[in-house]
Amino acid sequence: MARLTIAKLAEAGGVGVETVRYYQRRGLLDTPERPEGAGSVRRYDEAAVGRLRFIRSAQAAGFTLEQIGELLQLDAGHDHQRARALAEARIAALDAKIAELEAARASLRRLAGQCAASRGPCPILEAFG
Amino acid sequence: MARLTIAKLAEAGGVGVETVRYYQRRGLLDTPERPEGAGSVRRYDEAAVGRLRFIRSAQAAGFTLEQIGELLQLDAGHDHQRARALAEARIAALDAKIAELEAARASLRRLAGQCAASRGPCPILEAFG
DNA sequence: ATGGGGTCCGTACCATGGTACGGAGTCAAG
DNA sequence: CTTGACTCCGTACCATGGTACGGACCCCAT
Repeated sequence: MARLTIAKLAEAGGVGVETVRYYQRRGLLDTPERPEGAGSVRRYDEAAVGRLRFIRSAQAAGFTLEQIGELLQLDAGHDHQRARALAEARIAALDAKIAELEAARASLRRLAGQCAASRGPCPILEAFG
Repeated sequence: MARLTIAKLAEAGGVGVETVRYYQRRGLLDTPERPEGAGSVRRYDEAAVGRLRFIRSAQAAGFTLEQIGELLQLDAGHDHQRARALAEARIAALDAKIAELEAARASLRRLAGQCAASRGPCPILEAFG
């Protein structure tokens, strides 16, 4: 069990040290006790790396930090139902967002084509009226 | 040429009054002169509605307000090339974002399926380790 | 044992896109 | 001509997800 410093933990998770501290403040990562004996430096183990990576993955899936906080709570409670509901809700949101971006993309693609062909006023600029 | 008050303009554009003022502060919409004679209220015409809708459309296409500011500048300068370059760049960014969201979606969909089937630890929560 | 880098912690600041508030002035209907 | 709604303007505040800073402390190698 590696006894990582915060800098190593951050590196393993692909984030900055300040980000780790921020996640701690947000309650997403716990802050380990300082080792026994007067004053020392906090150490992190592989489980912390796991939680950090979990946060990054969930973030990539579009969960907000607040929602990720809930997912981390569920992890303790083994609440399948709720986790699944959150996943389904996220999928629906993702579908909506994807559709929106595809519509915007199609629109822009069409306009860019017209722009190349036209020699009057720019259709891109006209279209968004 | 309708002589709209700011509230009517905002309504026509589907935004709040404060948002219109915010766009004015950002330089995206100009602030008309107050009518002649001492003290009055500013009035807006259809062109303002058009610009407001332009902003909303461009925003839906994922442009930031700053980029929209540039697009509005181009509108004056008739700079096709630049407008087209901005559109192409945005399409590329949209493609990247869409791919990312689709990957996240596929991953979540798979996990949600496993979650429904499993009775051990929740795969959704496990997977993001 | 000393110097340079890392840690700790609080607090402040950043970008983005708004939203809210307060007080003074203005407009329009009754 | 009053009253209630709306406008104007500056300034402050909000959420989100960080990033930066400064002083004190700690730890390890030389």
